[in-house]
Amino acid sequence: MTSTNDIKDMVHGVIIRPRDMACGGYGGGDALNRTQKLKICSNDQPLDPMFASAPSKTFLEDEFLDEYFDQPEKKRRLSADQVQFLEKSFEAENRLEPERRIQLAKELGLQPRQIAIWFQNRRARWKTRQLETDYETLHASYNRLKTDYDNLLKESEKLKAEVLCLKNNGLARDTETTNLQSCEAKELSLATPKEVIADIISEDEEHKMSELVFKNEEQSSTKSDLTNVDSPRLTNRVHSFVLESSDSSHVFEELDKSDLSQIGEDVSNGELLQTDYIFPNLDDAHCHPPASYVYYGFPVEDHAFGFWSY
DNA sequence: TTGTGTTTTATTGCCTCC
DNA sequence: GGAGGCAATAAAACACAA
Repeated sequence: MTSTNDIKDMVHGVIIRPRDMACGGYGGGDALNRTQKLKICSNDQPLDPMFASAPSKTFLEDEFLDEYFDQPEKKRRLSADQVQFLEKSFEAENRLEPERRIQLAKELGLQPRQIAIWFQNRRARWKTRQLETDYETLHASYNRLKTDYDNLLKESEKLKAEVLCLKNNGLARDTETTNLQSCEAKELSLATPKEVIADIISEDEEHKMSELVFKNEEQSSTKSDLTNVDSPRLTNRVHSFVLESSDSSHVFEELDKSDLSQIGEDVSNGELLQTDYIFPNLDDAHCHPPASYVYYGFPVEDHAFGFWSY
């Protein structure tokens, strides 16, 4: 490949810096093949016939070299008219056929090579702008999608919160209802506290039931209330617990044995609810008795059965 | 006026196509 | 192998603020 320096060497050994060369005077390699044949001339040749008829010269013509060194040409921009004409032509067709190139060159008083270069650069500019336009379009589209996504996300979170809230409320109601149903079922099936306990125990052995709700009317209520299964007031007054314990004996360490014996006696007499062991109305959501409550219970095989009182 | 950033013109080297 | 396209780049021309 012939380089710029090769050209310099070829031109009487005179160093010609690219910046000094008119019409982009540096070239080599392919450029030699092209530029060597390229007719060097002034770019600023509008539709002025004087310029249009300017003589063509090559780099290798001594006559031209003399003229070049005497009056080095500056790279000049095309005139506004030329650019406008080329722009229109480009809009019509951004590719150049050889015939069209020659035709344009004649009409504008430029070299065909210059026309080709102008189209080439113009295509490059168009490509760059197209990329920028595409980017802007995609970016705008992305922003719209992101906004939609964010809004949907917020709505989703809001709906989740609502669902959770409704779930909690529903769970509380369900628990209450379940407890009521369970309790009512027990009341229906049990004639005495003793039977209730026996029934609970038998169920627990299978299902490790951790909680059982008794209900009772007020402290003054008697087993007439207990047998009154239609009494809704019973539900919220008395709770009892069946507590799981691997070491059920541990549970009894904290019990007042006299009370326990009393409870046992009451239970055995079927008079549990007539005692002072009134069960607290525990909050449905927490099911933990206040600290002042005392647990009473007794073991049944692997389970501890007991209840809280104060 | 001058320094600096942008645009335009042109070259270079590589590639594809015929 | 020549013609032409393209990406990268050089360099001149131009725009503009300080």
